[in-house]
Amino acid sequence: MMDKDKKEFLKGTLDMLILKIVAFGPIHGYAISQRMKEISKDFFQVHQGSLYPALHRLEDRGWLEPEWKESETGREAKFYKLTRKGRKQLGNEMESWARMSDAVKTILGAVE
Amino acid sequence: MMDKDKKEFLKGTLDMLILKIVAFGPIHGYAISQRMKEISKDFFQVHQGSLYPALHRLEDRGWLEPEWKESETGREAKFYKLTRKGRKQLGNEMESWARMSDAVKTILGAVE
DNA sequence: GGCGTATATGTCGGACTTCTAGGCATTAGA
DNA sequence: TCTAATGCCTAGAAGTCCGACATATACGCC
Repeated sequence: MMDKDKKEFLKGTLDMLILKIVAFGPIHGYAISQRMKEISKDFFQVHQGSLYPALHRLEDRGWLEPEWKESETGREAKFYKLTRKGRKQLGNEMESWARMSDAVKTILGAVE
Repeated sequence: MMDKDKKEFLKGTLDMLILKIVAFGPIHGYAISQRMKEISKDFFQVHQGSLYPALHRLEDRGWLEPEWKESETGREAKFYKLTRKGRKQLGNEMESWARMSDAVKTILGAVE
């Protein structure tokens, strides 16, 4: 039945958040989910079933570029970096998010 | 292929926004979409294929209660009003939205 | 009378996103 | 040895939103 209150999250912002985190520098998928959880103080929990499809989606659209490298722990991992197109896309999405959250704020704050 | 840039909208906030608008007082579906467009200064355009299913969904969950009445124009229309459960739900969703948009702001604002 | 536009409700199918639940493999530590 | 953490992945189900379509009434205009 899905508990909408407890798990109320990403709602279409996942791609933007991933792009933003990758914008800090090349990073692999597993680390992205940790970073996101960490920065958001445990609010955003990206599950692997959402994360990896999202990464492939972003790669398909030409916003991320993967490269296999050795991770901090000495194991092989797929590091993603932002492409030029990806940087532009991130800008668009952030702009879009700003306008969208403003609009929501306006409606929620509206009185009678 | 869907142009995500031009059409970037409700992202899971539709239910909350509808509840909030109905919270102002009984109102029918068609008027809800107009109100939303108006208050948000044309940002949110709820399409009929989203609006009516959403209203039925909210009714099914016991958050809205419908009543057929005559509209301002003299025609029959289905006026919705917020139930007690609906008011509580709205509170939860607003709280949830606040925390979610804070978390997004934190990530977007994070530096290196 | 006939026509177009705004009002008003609705359904259907498709595209898309996220989650749950699983699988596979390696490494570090108890 | 066995468990947890790291690291990648997919398949299927559920849910949301949109575009397109269908229906009907009221009103103004020609």
